[in-house]
Amino acid sequence: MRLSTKGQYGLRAVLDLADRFGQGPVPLNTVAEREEISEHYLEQLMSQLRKAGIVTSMRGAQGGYQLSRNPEEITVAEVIDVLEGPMVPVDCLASDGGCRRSSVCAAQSLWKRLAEAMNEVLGSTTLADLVEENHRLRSQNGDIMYYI
Amino acid sequence: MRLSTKGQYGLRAVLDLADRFGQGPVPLNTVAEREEISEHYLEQLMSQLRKAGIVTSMRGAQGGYQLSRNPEEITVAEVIDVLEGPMVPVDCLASDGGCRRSSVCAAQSLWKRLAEAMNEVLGSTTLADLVEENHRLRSQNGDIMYYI
DNA sequence: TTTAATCCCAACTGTTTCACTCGGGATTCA
DNA sequence: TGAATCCCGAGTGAAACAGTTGGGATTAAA
Repeated sequence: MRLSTKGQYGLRAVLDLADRFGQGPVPLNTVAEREEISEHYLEQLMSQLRKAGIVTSMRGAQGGYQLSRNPEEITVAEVIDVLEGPMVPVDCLASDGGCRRSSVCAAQSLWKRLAEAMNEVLGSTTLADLVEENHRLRSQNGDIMYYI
Repeated sequence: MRLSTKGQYGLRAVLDLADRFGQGPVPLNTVAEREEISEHYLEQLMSQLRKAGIVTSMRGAQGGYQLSRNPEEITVAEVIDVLEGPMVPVDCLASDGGCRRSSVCAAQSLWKRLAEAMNEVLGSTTLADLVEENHRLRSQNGDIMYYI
């Protein structure tokens, strides 16, 4: 039950944009470098995020990507939903049809509770929250980043 | 971010055993039929559960599987852990090493909170809880099961 | 007006995981 | 002895994963 790299990379990328929100578009290659993600692969993820209205893009020189809204207005749940699909542990919760045993399936009620717990965390955390957390962590480390 | 069928089938199977706890071993094929799971595939899952000490097996005629402990003493978290590995959304939480950015990674602290929320649900639910829920659901439906 | 920087798009690819199936062998009860 | 059961390892087709490749379109700056 792991997130794929899509969700992980995608979140890191929008966090990178959130950290620079209001400073104009950020080209993809600088995000890719800072976050150590394959540029072409990240491009595919950003394309999905753009179609979902989370980021906007500008082509040409001096172009790049930026968040389409304030970081306070974008939840992690939104981002993950775009890249990973609905955050539910089993398919029968995602599709409306569900399975035919659902009325008598104790397992399903458990999965439902699990989904609620997950969405509580992801839906209540915004990009701004994480940027703030990031600054807190950085200042604790005296702004020294040991990794390259 | 879905559970594989291993976790889903495995939970259904042990729930089936929990429902018949104390009535002697249940042969694999009856569990497989009731739960509509490929017998040979389920065999592999039961083998893992046996090695993990969740079920015990008896060979030969009149043999089968049964829970090794009371249903009240087995949590869903245990079962899922055996079949799906640690319930954490990203690898860097599962391996002790972690990633080298962890000291300054806001995403990681989010994933940690998510893992805690998930384990809170799964770790506090026992097989007995779900069996009880099952009986409740069945009585609501007047014990009529429309599915085949 | 060219050129470099950038985004946009579709197709291809090697690896891994999934969800099984197949074909046996070992035990135990009747 | 024979049927019922568990035990085990190997094989398999399909899908997803995590990219790579190779172009094209748009825009700002020289």
